[in-house]
Amino acid sequence: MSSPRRITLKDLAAELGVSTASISNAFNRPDQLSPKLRERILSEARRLGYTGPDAKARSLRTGRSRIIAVVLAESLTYSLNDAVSSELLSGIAEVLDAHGHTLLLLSGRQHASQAPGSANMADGYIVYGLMPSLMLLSGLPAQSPLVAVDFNIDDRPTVHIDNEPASYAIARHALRTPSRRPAVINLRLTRQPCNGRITEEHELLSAEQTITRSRLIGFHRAFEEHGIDPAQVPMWNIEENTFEVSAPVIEEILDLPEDERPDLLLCMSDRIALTALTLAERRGLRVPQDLRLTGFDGIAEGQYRPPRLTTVRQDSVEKGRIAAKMILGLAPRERKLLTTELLIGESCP
Amino acid sequence: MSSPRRITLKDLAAELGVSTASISNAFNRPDQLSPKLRERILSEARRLGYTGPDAKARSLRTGRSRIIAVVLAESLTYSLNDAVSSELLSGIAEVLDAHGHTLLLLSGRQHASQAPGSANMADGYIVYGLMPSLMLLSGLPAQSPLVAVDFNIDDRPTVHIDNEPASYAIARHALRTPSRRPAVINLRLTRQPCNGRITEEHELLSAEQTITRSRLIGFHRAFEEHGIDPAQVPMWNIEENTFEVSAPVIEEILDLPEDERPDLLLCMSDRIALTALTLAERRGLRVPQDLRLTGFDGIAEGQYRPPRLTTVRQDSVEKGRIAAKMILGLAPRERKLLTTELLIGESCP
DNA sequence: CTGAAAGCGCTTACAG
DNA sequence: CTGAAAGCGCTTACAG
Repeated sequence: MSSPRRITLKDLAAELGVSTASISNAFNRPDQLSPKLRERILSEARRLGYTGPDAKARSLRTGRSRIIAVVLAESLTYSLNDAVSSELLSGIAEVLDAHGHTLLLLSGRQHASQAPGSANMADGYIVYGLMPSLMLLSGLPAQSPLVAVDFNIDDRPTVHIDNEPASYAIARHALRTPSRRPAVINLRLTRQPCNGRITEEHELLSAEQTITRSRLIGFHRAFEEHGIDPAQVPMWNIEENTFEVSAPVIEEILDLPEDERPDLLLCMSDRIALTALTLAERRGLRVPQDLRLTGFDGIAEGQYRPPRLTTVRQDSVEKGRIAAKMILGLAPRERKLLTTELLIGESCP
Repeated sequence: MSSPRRITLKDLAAELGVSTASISNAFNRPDQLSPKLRERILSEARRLGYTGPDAKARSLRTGRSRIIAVVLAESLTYSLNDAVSSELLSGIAEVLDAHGHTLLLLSGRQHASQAPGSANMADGYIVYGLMPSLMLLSGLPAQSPLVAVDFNIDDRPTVHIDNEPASYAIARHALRTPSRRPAVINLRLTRQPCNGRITEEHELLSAEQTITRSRLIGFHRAFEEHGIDPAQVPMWNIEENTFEVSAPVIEEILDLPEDERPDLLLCMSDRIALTALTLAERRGLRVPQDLRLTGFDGIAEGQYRPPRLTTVRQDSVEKGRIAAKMILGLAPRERKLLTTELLIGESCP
């Protein structure tokens, strides 16, 4: 209550009449001093309210902070509420936790404009999501380990899933039941923001820049195999993977006259597919009789209630675990590709 | 590529023939040097690959890290995937972001056993959830600001919602339609873990220790008003607010013979109510005709598809925002009470 | 507007 | 097993 300032390791050493090295060793290297001395130090420390070496000083001295930063392309708000990215984060957190590290969340968006922040305190960086600005990356200490998840960045280590084959597989499954008017709902596929129908005007991002493009390529391969010209398949784009942002686009699709309205919607995410499901049901459309739907991700919410989504299940938790292990040097720093699983629900039997 | 080590502020000063103070000022206090010199420093820094002052050194020197830690009672994995706590986190993140701070996630569980970690690096602590061990709290620097959310800790500032009146209100609404066999599904209410029916053997936590108890008190008040003896209302308890953990308990309830099976379930969370909804529908029970359900929280998932949950909506995002503002000194450090809203859905009209 | 110097609190070879 | 001493990279009064 009345302590004028926090007690330091040096104060404690003076108080006990031992060297600062012994205090430090008592907390960090028990084998470097006698158990008796260590016990005395620890109990005196408790008594005097010294809770251990200051992390700020230690990190400066040792050069390591035991903090790993996750740089999120989306806002923190979005990332924390989205099922897929929060699973990624929990996989990361699980591994960091188990190895005495903690997780610092950085938003890619805020980052660029930021005054010098705490970003360069981290021992390593996991960068998640599409197209982080180069500014952002150049702001990070060049020599720190960095792992990219779901996109490529130079020749850095990455963790990916098999987007193209997985999308091919789900589209092939869907097209086994003939579809007269298939359509695709993309996610962040266009260079310029577009929350609506994609036209020839729109420039699409490359497969290097976004996983969505790889997924579209898989869909197209399946279309061609079934004698459908991909260029004739209408496409829409969604700017953010939320109910709120995707709902108006989906309403636009469902508003089409019945002979133009798609009977099969291949969606780039479960969130989009679930939004389509909700809105279709509200209008009295039956899924799958009137409209078949596929998703991507395999989030729990899509599997709780019938009709369960036909989707591609990816293990985002494992993706996070692997990225964290790479950063900590517990897994080889390479380009890792995870496989996915086709999940067949009632939304597209 | 071949730089032997990272360039420091001192190196840069030597290179440019200016003092270290000017370099520091160029990055931190533009008004302390001429624009011309500042420009020269910044451009040389870029050229030599100096990305700005090292955060570890700065935080030691200034005593501030611009990091705020959130200490979560649950595991990080749970907290990141639960709708309510991730909303809280996003409210916190939003405010921190806007004020140049970053978010460090600490798990209360891991924390106690931890070797000296990076925990005491933070400038402040937001502690969320029930009954953190005292060990945990004593490990935090005593003089740092601390805000507790959803429980009380000594006379520290807190952010709460009006649990008792809100629960009273929803129970009163539910009991307007007569119920022959009401029941309550609690969450972490017992001192000893109990995932199943609560009997007289079980000791309940106090309202100081868990918000669940406050909610139960509200339910009981409504029961009494409707001439129902609270002691006659069967109660179950759930240990973790997830589908997996609550499902077996709910199956146990639904397995009861028809003349014992509750016709009204007052649940302590939407997650529990949604699990009950899913499992009831799987058995062909109709909600609300055969079984009425109420939740608590007002998460989005409960409102997407019919029957929407009758529930109490709490603004977890706002709770997070306020806690963050208190920590940053942008809001008075007091005991803040947020109000909630009764949401009437089809699960209990 | 600029520079010289102290010191934030610790850890770690190193010598004894 | 213990202690004296250097120094991690910065910021900030302070003097000029």
